Amino acid sequence: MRMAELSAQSGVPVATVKYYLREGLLPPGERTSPNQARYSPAHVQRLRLIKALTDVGGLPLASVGVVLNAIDGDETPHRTMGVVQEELAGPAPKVSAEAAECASGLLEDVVRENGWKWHEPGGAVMDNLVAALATARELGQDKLTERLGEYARLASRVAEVDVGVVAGLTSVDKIIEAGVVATVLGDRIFAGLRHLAQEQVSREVLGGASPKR
Amino acid sequence: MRMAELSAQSGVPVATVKYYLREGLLPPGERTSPNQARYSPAHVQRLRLIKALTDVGGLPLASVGVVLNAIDGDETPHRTMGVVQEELAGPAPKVSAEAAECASGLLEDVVRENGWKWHEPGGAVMDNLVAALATARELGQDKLTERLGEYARLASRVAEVDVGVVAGLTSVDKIIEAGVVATVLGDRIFAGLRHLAQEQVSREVLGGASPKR
DNA sequence: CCAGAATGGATAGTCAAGCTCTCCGTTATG
DNA sequence: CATAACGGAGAGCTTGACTATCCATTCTGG
Repeated sequence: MRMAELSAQSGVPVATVKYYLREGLLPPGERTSPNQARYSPAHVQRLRLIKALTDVGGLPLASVGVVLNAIDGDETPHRTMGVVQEELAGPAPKVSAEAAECASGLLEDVVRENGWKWHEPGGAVMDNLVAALATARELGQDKLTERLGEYARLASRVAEVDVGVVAGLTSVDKIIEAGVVATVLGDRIFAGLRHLAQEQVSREVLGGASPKR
Repeated sequence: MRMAELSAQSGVPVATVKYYLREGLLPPGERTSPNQARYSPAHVQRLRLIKALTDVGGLPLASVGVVLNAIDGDETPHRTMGVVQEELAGPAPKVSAEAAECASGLLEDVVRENGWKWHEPGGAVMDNLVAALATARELGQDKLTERLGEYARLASRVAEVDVGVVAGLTSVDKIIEAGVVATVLGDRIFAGLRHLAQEQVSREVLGGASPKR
């Protein structure tokens, strides 16, 4: 297929497809003559993936590029997923050293209790988590950090379900793609479900609570 | 205190504090003379909250403004939390009508099973969830949507813990603030924990899996 | 076969968000 | 009273993600 159809099938405007080509997010089509190219269904799929990562996952295009390179690279699935997690987490906001220290301690306990591997700070996932916990304390919400253990237990359970999503796939490529999608969309889906559930319990617990004034 | 100290205590540059004042995110200080003002610890707290919502929660400043207005407004806590959820979800990406229809059906079952309240599409929370599910199907990842029920059960459990975080607070203001922080930071914290747990199971399940080539 | 539409490629322009910088007249302070 | 800080307002800057315009080539329908 050519540009117009690629655009139509993926729902991405022609000008934007050209932009993605320039940025190296979409591999060039196969040349049919010095200045004409032909695109494959794989290009359509790739565009759909880019849309999912940006629109639903909220990733900046630069991160999408890194993720796509990781997918196309020849690392192990485990390492590839690591890259995806780093990009999804993004750069961590910086917090005061003391608050980070304290949050780090809390986190270490939880990690040990669950038998997870302890990562020295430096990874984006870890740093973001520490920053979020430190921020909660700075705002005086210690209740939130006190429940960390309970959240961690449930996170373990969620991760077990996540494994079920990729388990049973045979090709390494399939596993990686499924893993990426599950990681990126999974966060959004779970957050949405949590919000629906919160709405429910919020109505039960403080549904009729009076306004302030 | 005056500008310089407000800036120092909150960690927000003076120019940025002025900008927030202009944008109405920060209420003006108390006038001491026609063109001098005095700020209170409440201003410091407010700035910290703004930082948390933008840096950790990833909210655009416009949404922060809406959330702050909701906090200051005199609606019930339940309604206020609804506003926060809407802003946190943000505008939903648009997906094809058929995919949305299908995702909506899946979601309806899950909502009924859990005894949640069904919201007609139109709310940002619902629309985002539908869009994420629809996107998963468009990418050919049906496994993810098949597990929706399991995720929903766990989301319920998480929401129950969330209630524990705000339960026991007496003042309505405290409940609202805690609710906002728990909603915004809670998503980030849980996502981080989930990633750590995924890392763990990923290592167990496909830790030694071979690269593609 | 040829007129007109489409293609690929490159460059420049646009738009919003979120600051950041510079002035300026006023006010506090050692 | 000299000088530093303040508040307020406007313009300017940077990044990200497109979008628009050209242009020389290539495809396509009558």
